[in-house]
Amino acid sequence: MLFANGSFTIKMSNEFEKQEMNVTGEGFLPGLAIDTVIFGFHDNKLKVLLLTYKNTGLFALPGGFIRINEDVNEAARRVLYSRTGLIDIFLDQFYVFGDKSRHDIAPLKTIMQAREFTPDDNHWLLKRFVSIGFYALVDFTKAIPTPDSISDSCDWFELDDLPVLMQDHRQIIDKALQTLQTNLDHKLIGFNLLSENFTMGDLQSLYETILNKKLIRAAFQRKMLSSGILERVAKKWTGGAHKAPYLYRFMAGR
Amino acid sequence: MLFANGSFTIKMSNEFEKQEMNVTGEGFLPGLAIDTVIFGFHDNKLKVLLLTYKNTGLFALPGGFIRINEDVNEAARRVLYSRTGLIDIFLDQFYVFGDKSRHDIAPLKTIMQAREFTPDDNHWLLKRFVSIGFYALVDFTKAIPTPDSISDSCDWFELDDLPVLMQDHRQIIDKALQTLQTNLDHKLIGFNLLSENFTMGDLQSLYETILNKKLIRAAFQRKMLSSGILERVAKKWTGGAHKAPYLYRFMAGR
DNA sequence: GCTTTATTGTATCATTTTGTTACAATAATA
DNA sequence: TATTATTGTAACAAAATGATACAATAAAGC
Repeated sequence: MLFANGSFTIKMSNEFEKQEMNVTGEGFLPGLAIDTVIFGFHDNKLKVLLLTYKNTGLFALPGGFIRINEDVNEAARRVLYSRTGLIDIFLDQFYVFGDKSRHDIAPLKTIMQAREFTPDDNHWLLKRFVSIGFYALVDFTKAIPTPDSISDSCDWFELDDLPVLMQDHRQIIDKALQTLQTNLDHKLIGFNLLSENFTMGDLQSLYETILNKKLIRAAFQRKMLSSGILERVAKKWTGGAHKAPYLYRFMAGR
Repeated sequence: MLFANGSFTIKMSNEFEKQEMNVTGEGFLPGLAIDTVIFGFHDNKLKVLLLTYKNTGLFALPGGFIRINEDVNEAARRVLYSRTGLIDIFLDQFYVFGDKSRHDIAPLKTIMQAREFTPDDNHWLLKRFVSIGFYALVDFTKAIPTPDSISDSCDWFELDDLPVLMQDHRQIIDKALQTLQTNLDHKLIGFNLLSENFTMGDLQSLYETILNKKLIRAAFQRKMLSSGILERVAKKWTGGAHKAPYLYRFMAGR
């Protein structure tokens, strides 16, 4: 979770300060948050976007709240857009995290106090939140990681080298990965993590990384080609001491 | 959604009357509801449990709210228990229904007014709700449909002969069925809809009904037996002019 | 009782899909 | 020009699935 987007300006009245002063959470659905696991792929590694909060050393998933006049899915798109600048991206709900045990105000207080704000104990941000988990698949090269108004950075972290995360965010990521793994074949969503054009090798490396196992090259290629969702682009790639592979792209018409 | 369980007594202070009087929704997470699609299987038909509300002719999914001191998943189990008397049943989240357009106070007002209660316009029940959809698979013969305190009946309805439902409950059922179809093979959850012991024919009929297509008998049997999750019970069934089939049951140890 | 009937469990073979190996094509490099 | 590594695909093997067949048998009909 943590702090809806902001118009990301430097002036005082940014989104978060509005939220801090907004003691009752006016304008947002109460007790409901969104957490977004944004996956990227680079150097044969799966990555996720994390925020770091000023002066606290705390790491968290990008998240936000739902406006009174906004669909839940819209809110998730807004969060995704505000952290990456991307629209029209694969984004899906995967689980609701609603255990009462996840209510832990300590990290929030730390963040607020680092900003020299001491909230009242019944400030809305300190109440129990149920969070709707979304996962997104983005083109690593297109996303522009953008911190929100109270975090000093928004960066990619390797999935197998994550820092300790706030609250239950680690479990949220684990569950998102699990969902990605089970949906990868069934929904054929992998190419959402690649650039528009990619080689068969790129695609296979991606699959192997996500599923964490080796795949058979000939069989993989045959399966992908016969799936009918790939289109061979006329141009070829160049850059290695070997036969040039074709470039493929996802066929929209399906 | 609609009105958490109740201790289901006849005395005045039942759960719903508490909720009616409870203008601010004290004790519940605000704006969050649970809707449960409870599937049963009987006479080769898929069924769902629906509530009818007194004097209104309105039909709705069993649902409820989440208590301040309760996990979301716990709340769903409580709802399932209070409508069926069943515990330890297959129950899973499948989607969050959070469009602002689903906010429609007309049916709720109708229900309340049928009970001669005229709510204030900012009564908590008339506010926008986001609903977490759960689906459950129950043994039709074991469930005891129990209406909540403001509905006059809780009954099984055939999935292909549903009445017009309140709000977006029809879409919720459709999405639940879709989820069931895609998870049926992968998670091998079908037998949750049958009695403890069942024949291979029972299981195949169930699959055919859910997937809405014919399956090849020999292949189905081979696949189920090789899956390793079925245990052949020594006893045999009787009752038809033909060879007696074996009875099977789900093997817990897996 | 004996035959008829329908359904079950499984074997057999055909077909399709997937795993494995091999090899020609080829773009950079030496 | 030869060498190298990787690609695309063919060819065959193995496994999974589809289709057909048939013996076993529990009840019903006669």
